[in-house]
Order: sequence, then C-alpha cells, then structure tokens
Amino acid sequence: MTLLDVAQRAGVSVATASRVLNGGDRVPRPELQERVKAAADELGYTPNAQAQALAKSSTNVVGILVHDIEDPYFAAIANGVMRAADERNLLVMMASTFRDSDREIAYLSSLRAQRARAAVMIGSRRTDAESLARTATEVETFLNSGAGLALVSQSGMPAHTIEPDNRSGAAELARSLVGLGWRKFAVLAGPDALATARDRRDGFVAGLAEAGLQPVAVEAGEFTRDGGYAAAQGLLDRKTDLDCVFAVNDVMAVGAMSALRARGVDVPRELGVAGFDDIATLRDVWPGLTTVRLPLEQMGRRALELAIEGGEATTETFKAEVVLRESTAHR
Amino acid sequence: MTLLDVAQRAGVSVATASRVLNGGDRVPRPELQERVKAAADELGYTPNAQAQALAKSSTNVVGILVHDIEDPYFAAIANGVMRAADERNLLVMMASTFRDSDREIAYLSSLRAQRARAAVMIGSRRTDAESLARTATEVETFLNSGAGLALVSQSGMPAHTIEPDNRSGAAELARSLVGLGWRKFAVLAGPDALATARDRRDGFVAGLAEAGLQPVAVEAGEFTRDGGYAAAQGLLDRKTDLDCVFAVNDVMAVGAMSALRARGVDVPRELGVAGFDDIATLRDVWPGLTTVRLPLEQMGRRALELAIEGGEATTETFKAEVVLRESTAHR
DNA sequence: CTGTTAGCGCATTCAG
DNA sequence: CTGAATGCGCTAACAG
Repeated sequence: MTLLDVAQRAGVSVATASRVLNGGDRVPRPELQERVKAAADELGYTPNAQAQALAKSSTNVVGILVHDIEDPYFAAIANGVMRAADERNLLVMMASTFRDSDREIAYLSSLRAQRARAAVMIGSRRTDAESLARTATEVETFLNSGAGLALVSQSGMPAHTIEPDNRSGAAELARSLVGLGWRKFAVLAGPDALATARDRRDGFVAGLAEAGLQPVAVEAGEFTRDGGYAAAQGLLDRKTDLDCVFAVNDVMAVGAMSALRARGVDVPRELGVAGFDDIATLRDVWPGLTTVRLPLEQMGRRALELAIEGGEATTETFKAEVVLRESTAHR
Repeated sequence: MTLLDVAQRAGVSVATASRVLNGGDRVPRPELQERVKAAADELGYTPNAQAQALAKSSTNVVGILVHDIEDPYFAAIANGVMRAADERNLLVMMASTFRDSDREIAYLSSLRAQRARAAVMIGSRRTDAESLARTATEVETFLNSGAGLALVSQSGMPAHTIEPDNRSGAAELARSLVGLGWRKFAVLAGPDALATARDRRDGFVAGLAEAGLQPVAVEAGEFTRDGGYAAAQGLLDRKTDLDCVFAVNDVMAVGAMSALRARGVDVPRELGVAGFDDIATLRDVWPGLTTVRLPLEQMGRRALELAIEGGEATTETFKAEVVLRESTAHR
C-alpha cells in the first residue's frame, strides 16, 4: 500500500494525499481530506519512513550508546534520554558496546548511515590513547555529517559534554565521612584508565587531604560488582587496620559489602562502606548504602537536548549530592 | 557524498560502485575494486541506509518494546535481545511504554513505518479486554505487514510467545519453603490484571495446597518496589500471625524487606521473605533473597530468534529454578 | 487549492 | 565483466 494507492482510491493526486496524511503546510479542502483519510484507512496505509526520510533527507531517529544496558547506571541515564526523545517524537536506536571501542565506532558509523538526527554516548572510555584517537576521529566525522552529538561522562571529545561532578562529589563525601568520625580509609578504585573512576578516587583523596588524612590503601578493580567483591577481598587479605572503605560506584560497593559479609566483617560496626551514584535499585540494600547521588535521568535528558540542539560544543556539569545512610553510621 | 560521486571519481558506473561497496554478488575486477574503494575512502562515503532500504525494500532494524528499561527485569531481557541482534548485525530500536497500551500501539505502528524486520514485546499487559483487543489488532497488522514478532510473558497474541514457567516455578518455591518448615504464608501479589503476577500467585497457592496449606493473607500491590513496600505495610497493619511472605517479584520483595526493617521485623528470624526473577543486581542484598531464577537473557535471545525466523506462531516455555538463600533460612 | 514532475540515493534487471 | 536505465515511496518545488 503506497501513497499512490491511497491517492487513486481517493481520486486525488499523490501530492494532495501526501499533504493531508503527512505534510503539515497547505491543507486541502475538508472534503478531500475526508476522502483521503478514508481511503488511507480502508487500505491500511502506513507511510514508508525510509522513503520519507529519503525524500526530505532527514530522519527522526536518534542513537544511544551505552556500555551495558543491564548496568543500572546506564539504564538510568538511557531512561532519561529515551523520555526526552519520546517527548519530541523521536525514535531511539540503542546499542551496548561492552566498552569495546571498535563496536562503538562501528555503531556510530551505522548511525551515520541511518542519517540519525543525533546521538548520545554514555559512559567514559578507557584512556587508551590510540583507540581514543580513533573514537575522536569518528566523532568528528559524525558531527561533520550534520548530526548532533552529546557525551555523558566523557570529556575531551569535540562535542557537547555532560559531566557529573565526580571530583567534588567524592571530595564532599570524604569530608562528610571525616566529619562523622571515620579516619582510616581505603579506596576501592576502578580501572585507572577510566576517567570517571579516577576522578572519584582523586576527589576523595583530595577531600581527605583537606583534613590532613590520606588513604591507608587504594585497591584497583573492575568497575563492576565482581570488581568490588574482588577488590574488597584483596584489601582484607592485605590490610586490616581500616575504618571505612569507599568504592567508586554503588555496584562495586555492594559487591564489596558481600565480600565483607563473607569474611564476617560487620558493616558499619567494624567497617564503614560508601559508594557513588545512588542507584535506585540499590536503595533498599541493608545497611543502607551511603553514596553520592547523581541526577542520572536529568543528565540523560539534557544530553539529548544538547545533541538535538547542536551548535557549539559546550560542557555542562551536574552537581552530585552526598547521601548519608546506615552503612557509614559511625560507632 | 553519494554513490554517484564515488563512481565518478573512480571512473566507473554507479552499478559497479554499488557492487564493490555493498552488493555481495558479482564482484568486479580487482583493479576496479581498488579504485572504487579508494574513491569511497577519500570522499568519506557512507551509504545511505534509507536509500538502500528503499531500493531493496527491506531493513536490518528490529524493535524492542519494554515497559520500563530502568526496571532490571526488562533490562536483563532486553540485553539478551540486543546481544542476539548484534550477532546478526541488526540495529535495535527501543522504546519504553510505561504500560500504556496507546504508546505501545503507536510504537508498533512506528516500527511498521520503519519497515522493521521484526520486533520483540517484553512483559505482560494488563488484562483490560478493550485495550488488549486493540493491541491484538495492531499485532496482527504488524504481522501482516510481513515483519516478525515475538512476545515475552504475554500469551494470547497471534505471534511467537516466550513464556516463563511462572506457575510451576512459584509452586516449586512453595514446596521448597514448606519443606524448610515454613507454614503461615502471605502473598504480596501484584495487580490482578497482570497475568505474570497472577500466575505466580496462583502457582504459589497451588503449591501450598499440595501440602494442605493455604495462604493466611494475599495482599495486592503495584508490581514495583514501592508496591512491595506498601503491600508489606498493609500486611503488618492487618495481620501479624505470619511465617513467611512471598512477593511475586524480586523488586517487590526488596521493597517489602525495607518495610519490614522499618517496622523492626527481623528477616528471616521473625519472617521469611522470598521473591521471583533472581535479578542480578539484587543478588547482594542482605539477607540474601530466596527467589526463583529465570533465564532472562536467554529468553530475550530466543525471542529475537523466533521473531526473525517468522513462521507459525509457537510458544516456548522456559523453566524456572528455585534459589534458596538466607532470607528464608528457617529457624 | 490541486496536480505534475523531478529528484532523494541506491539496487537491480537487462543489454552490451 | 560492466554500464544504462528503471523503480523503491515520498516530498517539494513548480505549474495550472
């Protein structure tokens, strides 16, 4: 069923049919409108989006790139992007890259082929100079194709950037914890190559420094639940004179809590635990996890807005807010 | 940059250029291949997917419909669909419907307009006869358009269906719990209109019946964390002579645990708690949540396969497996 | 206000 | 093996 079919059945030209069915400008006479609509209805006509896109060389699809949609952090941001897209009647194409820059680049290129209006890339990449450069190149190509682009948590790219204030948030957390009476801290850091992980670690350390403290230990690990679990184990194996541990994200923190539990370490009596992100799904863990809240959905929404708007590359920073809960209730 | 530009620069016809760049059949002479590839490269040519789709009237995009991507249950299944799609080089379009059947229908229609190859609808719909009928109509239209379709957890539609074995799983859970020594059960049921919620409740009740038991209370609530929290509160307000509570999904169970904690009820000493789904992100809650595991990712993968394959509408059931953890360790 | 027509960018017969 | 021509379905001038 094509527009032509509808037009013929209604006894009008394709132009007229197009105008009443899609085009918003010149509206034909009411009588014809009825006829066309009726014909379209009876024929079960559905416009061919591909053809429309080709004809007006513009689409209403936007892309979202996440590392892993099953990770609640990405899901929360993606949710914001999707809601914003929905409000603007945009269709969303999504892909998980699993932190593989080749997949990422390939997907960006697919979006270009689809003539996507814009794209949002969520999450920080590894600071591997070579692949970062390749990504940057593709980012430029993408932008040059006329599409909009915004990145969340990945600075240094020539596009709009949404930055959570990881350093300040972590520093503030450190201050709060010190204020609570904790003194001997360990940091369960993520991979050193991830800017987000690094910033949170550094910010925390800086916050401690203000109080004349420095971490007793810094244990690197994957940026995942298992990474947190393993890092906590490593920590216990090596160092026992601790007060409180800060994991650079909630998922790691929760993994760490399990490791501590397995070793019979009571939280927070023997050891305080804090995370970062304030993942909604994890707000019911017990003891309640002290963390730093990020307006995840907001960040996603804003990223889409910036991506759609286009214009000069800007950077917007989103404040983080310390949320104290039972996991760091000091004795 | 179009194919024509590339062809001219390479001194060949568009047909030849098309063959070397995309077409997989007749491959031109090596020399020409080089020339064309070089030209495409220098010009930064990217095929226009819309045009390709229009020309061969077929696309490589598939759609995913979830109620809410931030809900880990949907994220897990969506993840399976996305991986399967990725392996087949299919692009994924996703949308959250927030259980609004109008949005759902509208999105299905958009996918039709996009000439999507297939779609996967995840989650059960409300059994509101009127809107269910409208959805069914759109489902048929979708199928008639030639695209494939599979539904997860929603039977009764004229398309492929993936069914988690909710009844058996819940019944098996009931048996296990009774075996552990629990006797006085309450069920935190979801909305009666959601088949998934109903099946789990009924299965559980049936399982209890085998042991000559019946639930002391059945409290309906939203199928969400807050629903679980509220239902648990309602339960405590009204009924105190309980052993163990079964929430029809993990998210509700976790909400319920928070409510119990707030009331000073110790789990599992005073009250056992069990859920359903075995959400990965919640495996670290404490006490560890007894639940029924569903192969979420697998279900998503399979749904995509069926949707792509097309053919006669089939129904495949996925077994559920009881996972006993600390939340139901009987005194 | 409505109809005609020329592309949009590419795949694909059909000739050569 | 390669090129010319046609059509995919629709929009947007341009005429009438």
